[in-house]
Amino acid sequence: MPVEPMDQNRATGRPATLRDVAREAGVHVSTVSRVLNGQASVGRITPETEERIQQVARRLGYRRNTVARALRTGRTSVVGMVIPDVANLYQAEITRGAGDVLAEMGYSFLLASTGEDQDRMASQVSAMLGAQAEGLLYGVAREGDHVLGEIVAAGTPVVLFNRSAAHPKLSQVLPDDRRGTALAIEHLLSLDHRKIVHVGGPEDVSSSVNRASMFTETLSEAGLKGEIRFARRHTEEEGFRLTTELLREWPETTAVLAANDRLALGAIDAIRNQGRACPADVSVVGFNDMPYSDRFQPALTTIRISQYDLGSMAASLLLETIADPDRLPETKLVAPELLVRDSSGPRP
Amino acid sequence: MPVEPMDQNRATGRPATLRDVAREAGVHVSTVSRVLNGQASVGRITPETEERIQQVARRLGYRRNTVARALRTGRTSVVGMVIPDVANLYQAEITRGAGDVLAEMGYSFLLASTGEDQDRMASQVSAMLGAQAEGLLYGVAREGDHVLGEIVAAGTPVVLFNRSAAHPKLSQVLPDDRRGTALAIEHLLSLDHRKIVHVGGPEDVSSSVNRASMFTETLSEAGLKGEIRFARRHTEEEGFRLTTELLREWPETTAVLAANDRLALGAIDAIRNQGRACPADVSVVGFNDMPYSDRFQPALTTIRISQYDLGSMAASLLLETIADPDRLPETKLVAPELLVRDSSGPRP
DNA sequence: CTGTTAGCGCATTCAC
DNA sequence: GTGAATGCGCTAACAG
Repeated sequence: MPVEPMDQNRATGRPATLRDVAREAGVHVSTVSRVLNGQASVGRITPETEERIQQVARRLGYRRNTVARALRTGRTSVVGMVIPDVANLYQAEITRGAGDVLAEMGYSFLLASTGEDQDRMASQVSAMLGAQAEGLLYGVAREGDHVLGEIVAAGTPVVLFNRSAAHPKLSQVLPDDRRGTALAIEHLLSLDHRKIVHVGGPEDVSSSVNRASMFTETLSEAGLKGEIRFARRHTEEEGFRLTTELLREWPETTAVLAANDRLALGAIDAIRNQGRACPADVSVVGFNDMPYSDRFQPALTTIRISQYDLGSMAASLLLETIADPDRLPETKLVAPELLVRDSSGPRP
Repeated sequence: MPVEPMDQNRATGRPATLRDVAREAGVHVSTVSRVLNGQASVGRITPETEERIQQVARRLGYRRNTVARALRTGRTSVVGMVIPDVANLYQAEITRGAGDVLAEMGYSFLLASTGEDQDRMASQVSAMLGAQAEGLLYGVAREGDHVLGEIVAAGTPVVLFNRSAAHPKLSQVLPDDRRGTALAIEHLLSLDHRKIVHVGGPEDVSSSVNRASMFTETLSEAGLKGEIRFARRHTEEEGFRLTTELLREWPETTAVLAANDRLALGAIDAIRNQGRACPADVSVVGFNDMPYSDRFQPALTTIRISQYDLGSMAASLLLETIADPDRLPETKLVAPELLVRDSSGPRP
């Protein structure tokens, strides 16, 4: 008779349940439950019984059915995470940070990467709520977002990350856009640039708005006027298109601040496409320091936001909120850092 | 009295259940269940009753509890996906491909990105099995992998992707390593290179082994002998370290084939670090065409594997296997393509 | 020290 | 055309 572990109940061919273990061990189901949940001491189970149960469980390859447990306890140990695009370097790094914290705390996570498709996002979020996710990490907030309202109405804890929404009751983890933008502009001013333009992100995304308004403010304090164009998406193509337009309209431009690194890459393409050089003729500063931005040609001067930290902070905040739903909402800012590399230089 | 939708049962403050809807609508729970599952016609419910139930459900903000449903039906509509690192460009793109297919088919997915930590991986996989994931996408197979055995023993359908394992009963979606390597070597031979070295990936990963053995075979057919070093991980640092060693030992080397693009980046660093130029003195060919490899300096010549396709094929295969557990296992190869860019050139 | 009981929310078979 | 009854697998309150 084989005594090696096996995951299948021999009679039914299905996974072993508590009842199977109980029957084999000659005890009641609840006794097995207690032992397997480490409550043997609470239930004052004899060491012999405990040992026997453990052995039977191992022999039958028992594995707790967390679906059944969740139905009973109301806790799933699952959270949902919603991002625009896993394949985006910046977001992937955030996901890694969040995933590490969640795994550490015994949580699994459902990932939805929905692009900019609102319907698809709504249905995936709905699936997460239906799956009784204990909380949501929400990285796709936009102005006029209606999905967010649904989450809040469902009473599910949520932490916004990366992008904010005007909702005072929610915790958020965001890049410090104002400070970051100031760092970038100060850098360009110190290089004696006088005509600086901005390639902004989508206008309904909080970071884009914050970076753009700070861009204008900081320049006007220096007595300068900045020009801005807003992209429809955070892509290289959009960066190319807008920079081309800006350089046509203001040929005296010697510096471009982009709202993120992908837009910055497109800006560099556009500069070259017009027969100018970066940074010799036009400097470019990006935002985020996404992976490999030091390896592009030229290496990108950028405002670094620790994406890993952003993700792990958001996850921690969510877990705290789950543990204590009365916790006051909090907004945490991730400090930016200026990284001077090769795409920025003195005014020609 | 408010009639707008709300997700909370007013009495308990908890989400509305079938029972709440049934009570409000003055019908039995099972009737509601039938209507909300589109079985109204099967149960021959009157249109009036159906309409009333639908309205009440909407008014109470009813949302199906998929945990309870899963316990009852045995189907969770969840699959698990295990990858070494979300923040790796190559894997993120695979994840996107898989995620799109899964979302399309109404599945959610639990993501585990576990690094190379076997214990952490084992516990996350165990959590997925406990959560009754209907199937697993497994991208971390290694020689001597013990977690895989556990999955198979649990009877959970699994599709290996990217990395293979010697397990005849499993479906897999893999890059065509042999064909890809042949393409790379043919390219280098056509450029008249005679001394070619290979920076291999970890030796317990199938792709590394396949690429390395094909490297040796193809070269020996041309009457040449290739030299190989195996990395411990797929990182730039390892590429740098091994290339440095290889160039020291065989200074006559004029071409490096790397087992992936990250190793190739490290190789280029090493070449420069020795005062040589790429591709003028030493050519480099990578593998995968990870995002942005066309933007590095120099733009990387590489063997492109469609990562998105690989992910979506794996997901499709998994869903087919879930639908039909008796489906015969199948191995699908993703066709490679040579992309000649700037990191390879004629022998100096 | 352990067993009994009840029920989480849902789908489904059977009954009328 | 609809209701009643059952149980998925588990935990927890209570009983003894």
